[in-house]
Amino acid sequence: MTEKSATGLELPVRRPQRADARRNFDALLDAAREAFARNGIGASLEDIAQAAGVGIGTLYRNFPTRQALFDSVFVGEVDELCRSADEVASLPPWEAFATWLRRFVDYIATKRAIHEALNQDSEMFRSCRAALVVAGEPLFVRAQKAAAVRSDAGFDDVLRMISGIASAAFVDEGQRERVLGIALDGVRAHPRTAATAAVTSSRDLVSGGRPPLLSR
Amino acid sequence: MTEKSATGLELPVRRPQRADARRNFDALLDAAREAFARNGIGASLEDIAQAAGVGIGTLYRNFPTRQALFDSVFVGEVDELCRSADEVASLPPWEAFATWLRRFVDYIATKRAIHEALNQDSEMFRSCRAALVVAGEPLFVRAQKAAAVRSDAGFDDVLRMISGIASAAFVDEGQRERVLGIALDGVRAHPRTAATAAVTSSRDLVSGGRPPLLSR
DNA sequence: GCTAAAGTCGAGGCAAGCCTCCGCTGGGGC
DNA sequence: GCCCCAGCGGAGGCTTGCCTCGACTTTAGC
Repeated sequence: MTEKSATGLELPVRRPQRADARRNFDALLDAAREAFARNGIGASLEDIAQAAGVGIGTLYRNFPTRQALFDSVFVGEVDELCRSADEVASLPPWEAFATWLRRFVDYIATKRAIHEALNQDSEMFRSCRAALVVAGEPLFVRAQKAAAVRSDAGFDDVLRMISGIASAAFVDEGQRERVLGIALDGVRAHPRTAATAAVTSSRDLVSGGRPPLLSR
Repeated sequence: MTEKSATGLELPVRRPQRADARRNFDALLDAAREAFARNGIGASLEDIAQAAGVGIGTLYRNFPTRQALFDSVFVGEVDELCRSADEVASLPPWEAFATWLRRFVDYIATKRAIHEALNQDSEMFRSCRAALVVAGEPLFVRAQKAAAVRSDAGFDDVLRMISGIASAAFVDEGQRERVLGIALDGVRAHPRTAATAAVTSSRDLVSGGRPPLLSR
């Protein structure tokens, strides 16, 4: 975490030198991860400091801005997610992709902050999106080449669809799984791909009009 | 809006008697709709009063709590959505259902507050969910009976899926449409329904385990 | 017109959260 | 063991938003 992460992102914070300070630094990161997960990006910094057993001044010493703190937490989370893409690489194309997506969902479902972040627009968030694309897109492309994924969908499309679903409220885990299964069936290649076009104005489902990944 | 809405919900506020007061009441409702749409449930009441050209005291006179104000706005919005279910009833089963869902998406996509509300748990929100179910479920059931919708999906499943997608950020309208099309393809009945089950633990996609609508 | 009832308004008290500042403390190099 | 400076912490000033209250204004019925 000190200077570079596996995502290749520079962080604006440095892990301190002294042992006691390093303990505090780590405690703050833990408390922040917890708080951001539960309360979203707006979690109270004062509460985070308290949860870490540390004064508010110490929080600010280590993370001069809320953004710096959030970025540090966030990069760690995204890192973890990216790494899990390697673990599934040996599965058959569709299974690899679907399994990764399911991890993605499990991972962000309970973390309000990650979803908020994915929908935001800032340097750091763009970088994290980019890291996710680097990790996940090969799985997607492989599945698409194996004709397991419909050809008129882009990786970015699927990622956004899944992240929307992941962040919605569900009655229980079973429902989330069921809904995810439905959505993934839509992603799979099958003969009736253009069936819904009947109700859509004709421009909607034609392939090729897809905007570049990560634009905006 | 005064006492009963088309959703059958009682509102805790009364439209005032005097002409000037009624003007203020309506201005507040408009300003609030606007503010909730843009900033979500947490929009500043002081700003809303100002936007309505009215003192903060007047806001509180008409809507004693933030909840009262929000409910009044929200019920109006949901009402409108419910009414639109009638307009599509004459289309063929699938088209009727899909068209309504698309309206649903168009409607809530830009309204943060509605999505937040749909994920909340309170008397009013439950009532509004219920109103939406009353309006939309017949369309769903009809499509399912016509074998246009897979049999292992519930209306609540689809509603939550769609509302998640609607609230996600997209690059542009085209992407939203495209993603919605993908998701709806998953909802349609087709022979390979259980295809993704391979990667899912066996309990996940079996039908019949669906919990009651609106529970929790 | 008059007047009572209805309605308006915003100052101000309160709470929560942000962030700075500076006197104090104790870790660790010598 | 000493000492110095990295690090600590929390009081306090600031901002933002909530909500109340009571002195004032306007409407509408007569």
